[in-house]
Amino acid sequence: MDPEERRRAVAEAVFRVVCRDGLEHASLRNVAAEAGLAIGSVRHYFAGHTELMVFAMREMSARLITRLTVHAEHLLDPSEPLTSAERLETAVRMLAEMLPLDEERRTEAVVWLSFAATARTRPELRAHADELYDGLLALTTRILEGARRAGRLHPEADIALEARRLCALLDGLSLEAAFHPGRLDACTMLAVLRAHLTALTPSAG
Amino acid sequence: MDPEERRRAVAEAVFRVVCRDGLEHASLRNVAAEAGLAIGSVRHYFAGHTELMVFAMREMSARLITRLTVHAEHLLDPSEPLTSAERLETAVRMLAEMLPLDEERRTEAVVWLSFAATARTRPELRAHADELYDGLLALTTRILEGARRAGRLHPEADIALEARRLCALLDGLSLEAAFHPGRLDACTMLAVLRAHLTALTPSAG
DNA sequence: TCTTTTATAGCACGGCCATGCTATGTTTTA
DNA sequence: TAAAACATAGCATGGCCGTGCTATAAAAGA
Repeated sequence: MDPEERRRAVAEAVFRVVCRDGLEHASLRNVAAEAGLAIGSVRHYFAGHTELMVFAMREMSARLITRLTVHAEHLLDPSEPLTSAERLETAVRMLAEMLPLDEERRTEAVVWLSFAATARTRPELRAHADELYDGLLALTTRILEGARRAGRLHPEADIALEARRLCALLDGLSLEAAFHPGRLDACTMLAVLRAHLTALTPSAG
Repeated sequence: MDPEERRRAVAEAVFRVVCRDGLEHASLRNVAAEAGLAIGSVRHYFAGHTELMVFAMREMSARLITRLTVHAEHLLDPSEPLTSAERLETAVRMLAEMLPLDEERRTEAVVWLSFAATARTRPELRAHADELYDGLLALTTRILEGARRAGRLHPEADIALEARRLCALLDGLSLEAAFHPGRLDACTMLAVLRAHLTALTPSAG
């Protein structure tokens, strides 16, 4: 088996363990068992526990960024002009990629938040956590700037502030759906996001 | 020393350890050292590690609820009518109690989010986490209902949805300030909150 | 075919942990 | 003053952990 593929398979096992049992149980032993490998095999691909965690965190952020970028290209590509309704729908769909709307994305949100919480006191993870946060802020800023250019934003809106607000909303929805499972269904999350974006456009006022 | 006071002092030590080193380091040994006690002494007041964690989580939620309730009484007391500007200011101040605007409240946010993350996979903590979340949702709902009665809310606004949106915003701001220290200052958080509440009132449109 | 590299596996050590149990002061009560 | 209750302290056990190191098998290259 290809080494890189193997590493990714082990990272998948990390995700499953973190989601099911919590990050505190993602020991080399438990991850190896989850991956169906001996602990020695896992250590053949990763120098130690720290390297495994860093790789898994990288893998997760890469996954999120890839998904978001695909949608961002559709939304921000000026070659295919969109109607305002299409614009709103595309924006909702893109930002919804960040929300735990299905089991797969819920797992991602849980894992990501677990890593972010741990990164707070772990220097080797802090950079990645902050990086993704900055990326999210930059992305929402670009979306709002695009909306302004298309005349789909209140003229007096403060883009930097609104980007912060949109980020906080997305993070908050993810947090609640991840940490309080069952209290926030996909439908409600989408409705909240749609309401927020609609309130930002002038036609809604 | 009064037993209950001693228990609270130990809980304070838990908060310091969690904030400084992370919840995964809040062992009986580390907490005892932080509190300046022997491990046996801590165990005299708490049956075990689990009981200590549950008590600390209770203590933290009680602290948050107490602070919020004080402000809520001011805001929702119909005996002293407020001007619209006062209403907005009071609402901002009350909801700001939930935000990590200073070091004390940042500690609380960090500790609370750490507990909430852990509670996801720990039955004995889950109830407390969900309870506080429900309380926050109920509180924002009451505030929005009060605003509606005072004519300070768009008539067509969906209160249940807006309560969810406000909760998510507050949770998101707390999350970002707690997990990405230095990237979100108190001033910006307040500005975001104020912008959100202002956008909910009809005079702003 | 023989050798070298790669993959898989796991033992053994020392560290930190929770906890059962015991010991020693210290206060309160009789 | 004697005894009972409480507070403080810590030892000993057994468990999970990361990691250094070794062992065996498979594959690749000579």
